[in-house]
Amino acid sequence: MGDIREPLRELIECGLPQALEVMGERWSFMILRASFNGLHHFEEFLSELGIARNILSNRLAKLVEHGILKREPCADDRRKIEYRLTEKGFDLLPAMIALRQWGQKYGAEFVAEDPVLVDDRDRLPIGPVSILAHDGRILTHQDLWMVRRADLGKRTDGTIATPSADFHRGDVVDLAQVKKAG
Amino acid sequence: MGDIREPLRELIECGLPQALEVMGERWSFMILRASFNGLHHFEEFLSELGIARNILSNRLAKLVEHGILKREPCADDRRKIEYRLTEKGFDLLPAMIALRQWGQKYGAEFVAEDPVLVDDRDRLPIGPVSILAHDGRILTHQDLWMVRRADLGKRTDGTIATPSADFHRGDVVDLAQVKKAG
DNA sequence: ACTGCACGGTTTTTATTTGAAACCCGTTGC
DNA sequence: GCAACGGGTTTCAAATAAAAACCGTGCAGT
Repeated sequence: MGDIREPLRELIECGLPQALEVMGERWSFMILRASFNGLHHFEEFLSELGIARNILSNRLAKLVEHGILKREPCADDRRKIEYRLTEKGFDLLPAMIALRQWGQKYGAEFVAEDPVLVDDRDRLPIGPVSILAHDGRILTHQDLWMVRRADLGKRTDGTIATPSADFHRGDVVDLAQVKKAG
Repeated sequence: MGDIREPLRELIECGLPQALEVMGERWSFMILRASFNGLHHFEEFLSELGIARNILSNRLAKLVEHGILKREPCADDRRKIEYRLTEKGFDLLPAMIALRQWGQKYGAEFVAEDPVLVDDRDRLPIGPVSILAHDGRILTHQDLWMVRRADLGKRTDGTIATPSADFHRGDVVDLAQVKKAG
């Protein structure tokens, strides 16, 4: 105790490091995607992903440990183990699809995108994963700010006209530099 | 040519691997987040993130190389370099926030979440990053399917009542096992 | 009951990545 | 001119990933 480094205290309080603890490791997202796509068995992941045996073993264990997959022996063939997504695992879908869409948008070569993600209802491709306001409006990075909890809802009529000018870290953080830069 | 492994051909065509090539590396997302939060200089990242010097150098170079950050010497002080997000970089926001929100939701301890992301307009916290249908409805994993490009829009009235029963990979991929499993 | 093979691992060895610390070199402020 | 700063590179040790061989159940066929 007491040896925790000062510089980290801030960034650690945001959910990202927690998420990356599991999903930041190599292969985690690929395993997740395979799982979303209907693969459930060790040997399936192995041959589909081209991952090393020991690493796959390790990752599956870690994903199970973190409650993203659940591991249960197959009823009909007790050699087989079924790895299935939990609700917590399914909750990673927006993150995974957002990443996928970004990769598609900027992928160097033409990304075939043959199996297309569609809305079950009309079988039409889904739209982009979006950041929504509390009332459902789609937000861009230009609409986003970070404020202290205490300042939630404060419209600050004109008084803090250029908050980024006198901002210092931990106070009001300028997330939309673009407003100034272009 | 010709030595590309068969098992990979499918999964590689989906944008995720492209995205992970850069963002899958350790620290990339944390650097991105710091960048979103208004840090622009080497030494700032260094002290805020607690990353090793050489790794930071390497990651920044890679992020610049991939067009996520742009690197430009500071006008007023030519020792300083400014790293700033490009449009491509900003486009990673949904992925990053989705990850962040997931980490927050399932974070072991109480995640302080003190600087809160808000909508600039009313200064109220943003909602969850969401998967939208083409018409704007919010979709859950239960609403999602993967179909071949050729089958887009086909409603398949009743004929493919249980597509997951006779699906084989590369054909119609069952993304919503949950429809059966629970 | 015996044989052979599928499944899901572990172990061992080797290559690659990461991290810590020291060094470098063009500014800059004094 | 000189110390300190900003943004690196180099060097070496430790951790992680990959490749390959091995292992222990459990089924299936005979």
